Amino acid sequence: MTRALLRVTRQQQKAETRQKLLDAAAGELASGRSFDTLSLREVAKLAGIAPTSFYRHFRDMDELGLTLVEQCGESLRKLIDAVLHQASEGKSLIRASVETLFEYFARNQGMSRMMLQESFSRQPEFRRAAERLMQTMSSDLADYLEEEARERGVPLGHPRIAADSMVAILFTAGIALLDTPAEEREQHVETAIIQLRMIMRGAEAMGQT
Amino acid sequence: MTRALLRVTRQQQKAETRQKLLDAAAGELASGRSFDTLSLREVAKLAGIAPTSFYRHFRDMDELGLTLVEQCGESLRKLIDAVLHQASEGKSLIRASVETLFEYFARNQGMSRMMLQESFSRQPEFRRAAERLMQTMSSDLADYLEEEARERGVPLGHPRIAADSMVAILFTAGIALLDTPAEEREQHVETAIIQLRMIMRGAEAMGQT
DNA sequence: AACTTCAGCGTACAAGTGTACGCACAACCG
DNA sequence: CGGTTGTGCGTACACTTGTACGCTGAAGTT
Repeated sequence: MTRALLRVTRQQQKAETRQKLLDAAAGELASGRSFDTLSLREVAKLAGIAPTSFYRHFRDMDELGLTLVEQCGESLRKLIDAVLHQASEGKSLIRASVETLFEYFARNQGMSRMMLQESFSRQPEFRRAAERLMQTMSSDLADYLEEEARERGVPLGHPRIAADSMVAILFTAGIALLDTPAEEREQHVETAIIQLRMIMRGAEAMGQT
Repeated sequence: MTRALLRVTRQQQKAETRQKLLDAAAGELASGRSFDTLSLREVAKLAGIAPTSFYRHFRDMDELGLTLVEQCGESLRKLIDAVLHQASEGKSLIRASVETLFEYFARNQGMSRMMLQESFSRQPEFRRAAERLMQTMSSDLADYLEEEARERGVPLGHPRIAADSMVAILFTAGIALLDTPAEEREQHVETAIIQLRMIMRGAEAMGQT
């Protein structure tokens, strides 16, 4: 057994090169490559290791991809959780969500691209992971909306469906954002906010009748 | 010069094998493959021609892909146009649009998958084509909504943004639909309809204030 | 009937792919 | 300290990939 307090150099080293592989892949994705044009050898080379060493970390590229998706999903879940349950500090919830999310997308282009584009394609495993994220987000959002609506005394019609729409809009706009020059992004943010508000108003209207 | 009335066997033949190539690719896409895992050789083999004969029809796979996207875009544009400007015959416009569009997606899985998934990824050319389609659809829809709202005397807030949302929802739901067992599709259709109605109500509400 | 055009084929090759296998050598443990 | 463990490497192999080149034979033209 190793003493936890000292440098656990062995696994630490391993974790490091593992991360190098993930970073290498994410880097390529960030610059617009699609995941399935990435080869094992290429990623290994970018990470600075021999092709065959790749197997010490992942069974194949798909496992690496899945890790990327899950890693991104995890971060996003936490992010949304924070936005929803922390005080929105003056800003409207919608504005805070959009700005936070979009900033994350922009900052983690590699993983985001992976998450966003692969969520609409490829083999089941990838999609499942992405779908799970969207559902979690949607569900959390719906819970929040319902509660908040109850507090305000404004009943919502189909809150879960409204949340689904919102998540869909957020993701669609998120993708578009990645291919937008930085100076036009502000515009996209404002548009997305209007879109979400519109859905909100619609849900309220449907709660009335 | 050839007389138009007789069999123009030469170009006709060519057009036929060209279509075989497109069909072969579309077939693979329909069964869930992603476009950039398709190789020229593979498609050629599926089409029943020699790899090198591929070049008689397309410069490379990307050109074939682009053709596929454009072909699909064309059909979709016409489809939407028909739905919008033809009498909706008793059905609500929203219901008619969703049902028509989703039926098309289901019937042309190959091209649709291509269109939908590649619209969120890959190199510029593909995205441009997909984007153009979405914009056209959105713009047409917005025109229609505005006119219809004027007739009803119910002003819409941000009609173009509303239309964007609707198209985004339609596409997102469309993709999800392709990976849904047939018996659950009805449910998706109904959900999508509610989503669109909700946006509509929201736009109306925003037109009031 | 003689000539031109060109879709499709086969061969060939260089480059890139995933991965099996075995070695080296540092980290680790007793 | 000696023995074990396991990350990383190099070599090797069997494929697959895109594509250059030149031929064939039928379709089309004159």
